Amino acid sequence: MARAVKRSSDGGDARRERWRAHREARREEFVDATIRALTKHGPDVGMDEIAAEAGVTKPVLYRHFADKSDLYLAVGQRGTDLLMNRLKPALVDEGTPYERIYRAVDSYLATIEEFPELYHFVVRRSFTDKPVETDIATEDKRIIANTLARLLGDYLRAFDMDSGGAEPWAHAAVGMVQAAGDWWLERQSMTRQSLSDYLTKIIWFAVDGLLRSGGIAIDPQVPLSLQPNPPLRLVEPDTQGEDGDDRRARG
Amino acid sequence: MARAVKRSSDGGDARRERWRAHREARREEFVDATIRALTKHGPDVGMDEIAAEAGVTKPVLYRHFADKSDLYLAVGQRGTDLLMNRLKPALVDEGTPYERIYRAVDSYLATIEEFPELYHFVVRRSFTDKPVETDIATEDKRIIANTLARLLGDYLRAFDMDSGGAEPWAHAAVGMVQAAGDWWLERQSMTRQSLSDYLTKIIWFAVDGLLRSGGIAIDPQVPLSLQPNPPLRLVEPDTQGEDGDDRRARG
DNA sequence: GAGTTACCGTTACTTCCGGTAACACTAATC
DNA sequence: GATTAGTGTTACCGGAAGTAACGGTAACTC
Repeated sequence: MARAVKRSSDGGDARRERWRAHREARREEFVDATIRALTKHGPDVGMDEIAAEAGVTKPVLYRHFADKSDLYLAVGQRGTDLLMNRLKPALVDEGTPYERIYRAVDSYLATIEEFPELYHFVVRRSFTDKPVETDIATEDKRIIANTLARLLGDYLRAFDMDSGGAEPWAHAAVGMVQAAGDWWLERQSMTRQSLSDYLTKIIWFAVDGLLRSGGIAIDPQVPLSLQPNPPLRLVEPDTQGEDGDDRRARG
Repeated sequence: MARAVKRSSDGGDARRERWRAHREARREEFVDATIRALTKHGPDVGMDEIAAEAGVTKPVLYRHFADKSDLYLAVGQRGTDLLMNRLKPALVDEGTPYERIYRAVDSYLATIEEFPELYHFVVRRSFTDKPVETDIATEDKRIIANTLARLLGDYLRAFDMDSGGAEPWAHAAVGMVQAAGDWWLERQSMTRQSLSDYLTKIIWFAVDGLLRSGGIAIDPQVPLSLQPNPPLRLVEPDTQGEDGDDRRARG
């Protein structure tokens, strides 16, 4: 694949960009169809059914996705984007500690409430024969937990406390919210607000206890002034290179 | 085929019991073979390979397990038993609140540390084509969380507090430990004891905060005298009947 | 307008694997 | 010897993932 382009000065690859954008759009279109097929036929959809839902036949699907897991990953990525776009402002925006925790928790719950099929598809890994190693939900949790760990670690260090507990703490918090959300989504025996409140309290208690054990006491109702540096970001620093294309239409 | 049994008074079905025990033993033998095959061939083992590992061919396997998910469930059950047998004493035995939390958390972590392949098999649901609806890990978490919810709810009610938060709290706690354990198992960057300590602290802070917000303050280093009634048990009240065999060796 | 590129789309196939049918043998009980 | 409840085999079925091979079309270059 190395430099197979004929390099016809610069006119030749004018198409390239167009095609690339087209492929991208087509993939998204298939992801949409997959989600539709998923809600229609349940989690055991076959590739034929997905293709039919998209109005094409199987080989077309396979031109855009290497195999079923690839499609699965793309569907998961859709969910990830959805969630991250909501979680990010909740975490980075200013406010009192209590508010920030609440916003984060509640925006998560709101997201899974709004897209329950997508959520279930991602967490129960129904579908996909082989992959295993690339699990969307685990990966997402890892990303969010890392972000939280940095956030909390910065605060702990700012208070001259041992920051070693930040990482397990972050993973614990993420797992906690996920598990509680899963339970809540299944049998909605309380309002979302109540659950968000409970979870926020629990998280706050844990943070507060951690700080108190280091001799620090802060007021959950007073905004913290500490600015994490460098600024917080949710995405992994993997797909860096040149990503000037992070502007995308969002319906 | 109705009433093909000759009902030879009562001597006839003396065999029955023997066969039943035999079948039971055979199933366990196959579960062992599955676990061996699993660690040998990775999570994508085929039924042929499992059968070969057990020294037989496929149809024999299918005499004892309805399908692949059935086998999967049996393997999962093995893990569940293992875990529950360790968790139960940790939860029911006496001690200070801190001790009890610590024991429960640490015995969980010890278990997954000792059987990492089994753990991974159960949580990443690699394997199994269709089932989905019967997920071991989720079920286990539900059972443990229900037990915890009852435990905490009893305490809350004993203190005349609102016990509505017990259930989400319990699911949150379970998810927390599981997520932290998962993270720890993957990259063991701290000792088990450290993690158990951190988690115990977090859980205790959450409990303490919950109680304090209700005006109650208890000392984590002083045993609680409240005896849950009826006595705590971890298993679901499904396979009841006659279970006189709850006396079991504990290594 | 011929050639090239990079898609669109189809039908018909292969492969793999979970699961089954059919058949033969053995040990215990009555 | 009949019956029951197992042991085990080889050879097959069926469904779904994935592929081969074929033909069509729009855009751009020369």
